[in-house]
Amino acid sequence: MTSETRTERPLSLDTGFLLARANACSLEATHAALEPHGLRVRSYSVLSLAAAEERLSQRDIAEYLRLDPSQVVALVDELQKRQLVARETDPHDRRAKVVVATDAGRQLREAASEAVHHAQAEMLESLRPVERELLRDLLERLAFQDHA
Amino acid sequence: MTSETRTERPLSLDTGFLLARANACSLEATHAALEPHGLRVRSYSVLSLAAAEERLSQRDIAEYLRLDPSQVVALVDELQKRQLVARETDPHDRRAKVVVATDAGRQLREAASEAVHHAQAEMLESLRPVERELLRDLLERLAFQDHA
DNA sequence: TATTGTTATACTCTATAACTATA
DNA sequence: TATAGTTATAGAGTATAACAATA
Repeated sequence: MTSETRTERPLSLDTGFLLARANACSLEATHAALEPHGLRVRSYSVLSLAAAEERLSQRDIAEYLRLDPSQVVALVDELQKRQLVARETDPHDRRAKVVVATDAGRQLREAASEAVHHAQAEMLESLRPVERELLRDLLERLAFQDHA
Repeated sequence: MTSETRTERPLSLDTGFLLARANACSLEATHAALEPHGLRVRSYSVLSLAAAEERLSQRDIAEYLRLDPSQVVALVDELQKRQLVARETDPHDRRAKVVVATDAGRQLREAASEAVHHAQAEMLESLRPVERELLRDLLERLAFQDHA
């Protein structure tokens, strides 16, 4: 056990670093896919949640996307200006505003989603199908941990 | 095959979204771990590469971290001001500047690395050891693809 | 008193173009 | 002419605090 035995731990073995780099690759591809649709990753995410059936409030959306509620305001503002989503006051809690996609919003989201998944399929094509599902499963467990 | 057969594809099944969310969790934990050491994720990454044996130039570092070369300038400036790294002109190409860690830089990197890996072990503790290695392997293949 | 959405502000990160020195 | 580093600048993303309406 000499003093040279210490672990060197290069960045390339660091899961956090790999996560960041893989995410950067993914973001780049996704932004390129969304650009023709006039969306960015964040506005696409908000639009997607607005098009879901759950009738999420801005607070819900903020938590789900790990954004500050004040950031969601600006994103919803922009989508609303483009008539892709609407704000509806929740009758059960009149403080909360449910964000719902309009028909135009749903249509755009559908087309954008197609483009996004095409880009991601390309990014993932070096993995075998089983590995893709495994990766998704592992990431989901990591991304939706309680403690974080 | 009715019109209702279309795939809904919620965000929660989107690998890109999960990658982004998991990365956000990781970044948060890593920043918290680095804060006592006076480093951010990006400066830590640059310092780590400067402490490696490869004698990387700023251009190499930019490519590895997927940063613009101009961003690396600012990061190295700051680390150099704190005497954690030094710029050395590459004798083989006098345009290039190799970034090397000082002794103080190496010491700081070692301590910071300890903190980072502790934080990440915590984040990954819900995965079994085999799954952690599998995740790292999959991410590495994704992060260091040629096409991107 | 606590929470939702909002506004305002400042800070970090990212992207781009132009310049210099070397090749 | 092409590349490494630098500078400057603008835009996107992030974090914080304070406030009004509602619970």
